[in-house]
Amino acid sequence: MAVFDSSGAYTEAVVDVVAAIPAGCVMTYGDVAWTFGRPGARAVGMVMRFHGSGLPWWRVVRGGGHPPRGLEAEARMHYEAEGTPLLPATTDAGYRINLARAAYVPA
DNA sequence: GCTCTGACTATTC
DNA sequence: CGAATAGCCAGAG
Repeated sequence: MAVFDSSGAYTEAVVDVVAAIPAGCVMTYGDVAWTFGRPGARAVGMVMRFHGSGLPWWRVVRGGGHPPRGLEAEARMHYEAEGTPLLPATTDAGYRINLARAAYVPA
């Protein structure tokens, strides 16, 4: 279901925003969705799942700075490689992103 | 036009 | 902190 092959305007918008996130910065699904005025945090995640092959999906995180489900290890590798500020946590992969420093706010 | 699913979010226990 | 529940949107069948 929900193949997301750039067939919808929503998908294009998500891809455009995510692709614009600079290295070392991150945005929450909600923020990405809000950027083009469409609160669809879940839909954003679906777009990432399909386009993740060609997008910096690790720069898009959940509300509390948690990485995507099942990709915590993969995401963490990218964060450290790009210098994304992380914080210790007792949940998920044992870490979470420091939104206070990595939060990216598009103009 | 209704139904199902999903890399989400917020609230509550 | 952690697990469970409900509400959210978009797109395919």
